[in-house]
Amino acid sequence: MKRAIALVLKKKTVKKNFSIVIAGPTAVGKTAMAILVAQAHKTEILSADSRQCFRDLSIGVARPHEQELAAVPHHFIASHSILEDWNAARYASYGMEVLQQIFAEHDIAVIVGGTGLYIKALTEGLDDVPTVDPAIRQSIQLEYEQNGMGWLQQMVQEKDPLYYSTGEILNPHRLLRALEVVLSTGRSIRSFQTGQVKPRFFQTLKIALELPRQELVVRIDKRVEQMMKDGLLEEVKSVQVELDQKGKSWKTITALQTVGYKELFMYLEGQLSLDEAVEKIKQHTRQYAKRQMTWVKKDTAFQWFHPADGDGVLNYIQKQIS
RNA sequence: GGUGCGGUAGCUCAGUUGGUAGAGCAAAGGACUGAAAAUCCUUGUGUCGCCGGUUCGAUUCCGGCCCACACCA
Repeated sequence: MKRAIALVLKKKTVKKNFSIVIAGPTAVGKTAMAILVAQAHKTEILSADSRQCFRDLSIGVARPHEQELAAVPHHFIASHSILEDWNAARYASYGMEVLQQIFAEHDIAVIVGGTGLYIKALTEGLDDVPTVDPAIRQSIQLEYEQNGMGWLQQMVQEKDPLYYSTGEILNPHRLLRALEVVLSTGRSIRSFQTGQVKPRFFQTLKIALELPRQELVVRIDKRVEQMMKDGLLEEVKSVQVELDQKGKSWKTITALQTVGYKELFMYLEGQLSLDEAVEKIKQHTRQYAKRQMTWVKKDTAFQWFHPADGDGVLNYIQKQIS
């Protein structure tokens, strides 16, 4: 008897703190799907996109349009300056706070974005590595710029032989990180890397969107053309003006190492013709989409849908939360 | 019409003092723990422009032809 009552109650109760992740390659249609899902559940969206969070980047990062942003409350969209240093760890803690806020008023939250590492950091956590002294980081960066890879490799070999023998010694980003960690903590970065999944106060349901490759390529090409018509070049120029005023170069700003921006900066510097730059943007977007697919394909928790199959997605979510 | 330079991987080119060839980019696949739209890894058979000659053997030397570019007429 008690059991029967419990079952009835369970049917009526919707799960609490349930996050729905929507991922997939760029230009597949994530934004529209996220809005559909968020509206169906009268909730809010947390973006998991490492570039849409910047105020100065709009057209080139395919920021959702004004109407879309007005339709559903969005977080981590146009919320930060390109001069701020963002990274996956910072995103994870920022995102946790946002989710706490959303879950205070809603049972469900929608997380949408194409940055695989950000999604992973948010839903599974990163290993705890002590904060690196910014001065150490800066001096390493400077020395690397002056002395190059040979120096970097030699330093890592000397200071962190464990990483040197097990890590990617041709990958400057990884070497830089290994070196900054060992110089600030005295310990190998390997000693902090447990790879354990962190407990979270919410559950996660993963949805991936996919289109046949040819269709995606066509969509990417069209979208790049549209971005140019919408004034991407003007957007890049105005970023340039702002940087000039501050005496900074796009080359040193992480947020501007972005497809659609770096190619046009190169055009402005005379390294590419405009046509070449646009071709490169298309090409690099295709490559980016492929890398995103690699990330999503690897995570078998994702359930795959066609971007036009809104009903399928809503039904799937309904089944999972009730 | 003449002279010069060239025709090698989808593109840009390197190379073979004659033993059938290799880089970058592209493409395909993969990795990814504080730069992640970043960064890195793996994968290279292509009538070496065409036809002949010399040679055991030619993409490499010789001759002819075709094509492209530049200059001269």
